Amino acid sequence: MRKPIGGQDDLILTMKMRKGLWSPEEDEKLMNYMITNGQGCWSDIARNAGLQRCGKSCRLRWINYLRPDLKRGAFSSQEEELIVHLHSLLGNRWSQIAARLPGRTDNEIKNFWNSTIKKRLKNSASNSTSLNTSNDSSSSDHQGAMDGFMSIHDSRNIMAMYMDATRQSPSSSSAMQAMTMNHMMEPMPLSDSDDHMHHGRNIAIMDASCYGGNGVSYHGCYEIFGGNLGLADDIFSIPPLENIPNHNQDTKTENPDDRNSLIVTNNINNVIMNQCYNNNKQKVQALSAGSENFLEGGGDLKVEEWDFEELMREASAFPSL
DNA sequence: AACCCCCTCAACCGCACGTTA
DNA sequence: ATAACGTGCGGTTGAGGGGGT
Repeated sequence: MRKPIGGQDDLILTMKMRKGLWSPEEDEKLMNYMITNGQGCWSDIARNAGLQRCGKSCRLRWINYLRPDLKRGAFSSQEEELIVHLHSLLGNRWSQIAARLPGRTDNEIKNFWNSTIKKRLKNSASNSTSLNTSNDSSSSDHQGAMDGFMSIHDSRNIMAMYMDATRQSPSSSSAMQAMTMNHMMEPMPLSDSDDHMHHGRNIAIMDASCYGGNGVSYHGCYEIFGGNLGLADDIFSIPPLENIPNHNQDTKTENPDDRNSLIVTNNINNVIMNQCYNNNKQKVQALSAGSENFLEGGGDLKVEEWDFEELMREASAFPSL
C-alpha cells in the first residue's frame, strides 16, 4: 500500500490550497522550479516549489500557459482550417487535435472551437440551409464545417498544410525548435514505448511528454515529425490519426478499448504508418481530388470509416498485437 | 459616465484510466 | 486483488475586457 495521506498536516495543506487565477509570483515559482528540476510528480512540484496549489492546478498552468514551446497569439487561417478538418475526423478529441498543432494546447483549441468556430459553423450551416434546403440533413455538421471554412481549393490544400506544419524549418518554428532540442537534450533515448506512459517521470524538462497532456500522443507526434523531416522522398508526412472513431458518439461513452487502441496504434505508428499510409495515401489523394463532388454532393464523411477500419486492419495484422 | 451584453479564455471539476505499494 | 494515488481528458464555469447603447 502507498503511504496514506490525509493526516492533520495534509488536511491543513488541502484547506490552504489556493484557487483561481495565478499570480505572476506563482508563475515565476513554478517556472523556476520546472526549469531547475524538470517535470516530476505534480503534487511534489506544487509542494516543493512553495506553491499553495494542488498538483493538478500546477500541471494545467504549466501545460496551458508556462511551457516554453507554446505558440502565442491568434490562430492562423491555416490552423483554423486544420482544426476544422481534424475535428471533422476526430470529434471533440482536443488533445489529439492539439497534438497535431505544435505549440497549441487542447484547452486553447477547445476554447477557440467553442467560441469562434462553432459560431461560424452555425452561421454557415444556417446559410447553407437557407440556400439549399434540399441538402441531406445527415451532412449538416461536417458539411457546414467544410462549407464554412474551406473552399474546395483549400480543402485540397489540407495535405500541403500538414506538410507545411511538419516540414517547417526548425528555425522558423518554436515548436520545432523544441522538438529539435528534444534530440539534443533528451537524457536518454525513449525507445521503449512503455516509457511514454510514465508521464515524463525521470525525463528532463524538454522531453516531448512535457508538451501536453497526452504524453503518448505528443511523443508520437514528435517522433513522426522528427522522423519525417529528413524523408525527402516521402511527402506524405501526415501525423497519423491514431484513432478515428465515429465522432457522433458521445466521447463519454467511448469504448474503453479506444484508449487501448490509441496506445496500441501509437506504439505501432512508426512501423505500420508507412505501410498503412502508403495504402491510404492513394485513397486520400483520390478523396482530395474528388473533393468537389464529395463536398458538393453532401456525401457523408466516409473517410472516418475507411480510415479507421483500414488502420485497425493494418494494425491487427501486425505481429505485436 | 453608467449600464448591459457578449465574448474570450484561464481555470476548475468530475471522471476514467494507469501505476504503485 | 485492492486501494490509494497520479495523470490526462473533456465539459463547464466565471472573471474580465470590449463594444454598444
